[in-house]
Amino acid sequence: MTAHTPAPVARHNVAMTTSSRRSATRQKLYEAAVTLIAEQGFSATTVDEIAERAGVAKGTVYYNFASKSDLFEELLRHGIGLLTVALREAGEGLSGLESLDAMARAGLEFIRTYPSFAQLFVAETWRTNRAWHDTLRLMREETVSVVAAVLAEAVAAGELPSDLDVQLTASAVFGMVLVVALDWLAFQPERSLDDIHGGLSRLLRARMPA
Amino acid sequence: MTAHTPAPVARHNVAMTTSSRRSATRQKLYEAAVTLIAEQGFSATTVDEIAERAGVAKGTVYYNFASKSDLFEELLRHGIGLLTVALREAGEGLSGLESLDAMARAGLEFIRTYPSFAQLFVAETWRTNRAWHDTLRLMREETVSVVAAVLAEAVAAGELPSDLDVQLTASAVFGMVLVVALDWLAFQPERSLDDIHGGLSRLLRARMPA
DNA sequence: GGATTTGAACTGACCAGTCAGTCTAAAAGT
DNA sequence: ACTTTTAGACTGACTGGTCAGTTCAAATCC
Repeated sequence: MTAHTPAPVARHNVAMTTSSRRSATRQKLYEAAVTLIAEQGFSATTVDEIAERAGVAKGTVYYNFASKSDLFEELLRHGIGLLTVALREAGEGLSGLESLDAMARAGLEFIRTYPSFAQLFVAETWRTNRAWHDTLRLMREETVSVVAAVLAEAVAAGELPSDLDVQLTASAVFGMVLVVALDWLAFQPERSLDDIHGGLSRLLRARMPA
Repeated sequence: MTAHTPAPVARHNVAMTTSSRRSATRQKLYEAAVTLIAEQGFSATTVDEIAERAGVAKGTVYYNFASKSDLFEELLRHGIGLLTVALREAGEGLSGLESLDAMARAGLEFIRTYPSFAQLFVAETWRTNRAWHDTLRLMREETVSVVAAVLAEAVAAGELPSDLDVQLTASAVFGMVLVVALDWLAFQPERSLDDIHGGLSRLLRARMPA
């Protein structure tokens, strides 16, 4: 079969009009799905609900994605991509602990902007036996490795002890920021980002003894 | 609804947790449910599966628990109870940072012993709109407050700066231990508890600047 | 002999995925 | 111009299957 696109040759491919419509629909579906799944979990969220929230017919979901799981997996990829880019950009140009600090702030900002995504991320990351599990782990490791790289740099610069367990510390920093951010939004949303970042920053800048 | 324990009065107060036969069954159901739900999530786990894994008939599940949700909620209570007790006991008799350190170790031990429970805990804690959500939050706060109490003590003893944000730091410590432990079990299970605890301990003992 | 468990059948709601058909805008035909 | 064709995007009723929860008589345990 294969569409047999009749080669719309024409002037500068106007085809864009159609595909931008499609990507707008996909975006709406991502947004609907991320909040619903964060609230209820993957299995408890029905495709009908997602479609309704997105203001779209059920069939459209299946026109745009192969399956419910596929929608979810692409959503995951999309979100983690945004996070990794944000962290990398935040750390750029700075060095060592300055960079770590900037990344922590970027992490907080990201979670504040996409709280549902963060919820969904914690909920699914350490889960085993799921179809999208490998995807998620790979992307998570990519993210943590951005932190690890900065720590390694700080060690090289003598800002941190040379025998620091970089891997473990990266996990610790990641977990710290994640849980602090989620608790912040869940329990003390009135506090400002600067406030939270200040508190976190002090912990991050602590000197390792010995 | 409300077990209405038929008070098996009998010799030496068996009144506790009804007959031991029944509580053995409940225990088996807890264990079956916790692993299945950790792997698949609550909605994706069927009662038939739980019964089968526990080596029990489906009818037995409903003889012992009012519903699937009820089983889950009691499971949650049971698990968080164990954790809180373990943390409190670990910190007892020690003071300040020593206590914090011991609690971190107890946390690691708990998660190593009940990894499924830990998975399930992270997956559900920041979730909104669930029936058992309030239960879970209350119990989580109880746990974090054990950490906060120790931090406050350390501040009072001058081991930590007096203007430390105790609440935020408690969240941070909690998240650090949680994520480090989960990553440990998921990615480097061959490392020893002492090893992991050593790495974590150094981070916890870091001195706050200023 | 009462408490507990078994096992199997049943129901009714719910839900992922399908499919035949509609709509629209733009390309092709005349 | 203006009609016809094409195809991408979308629709929603429908299907086949799944599962929580019920029921209960018979078996088993203490």
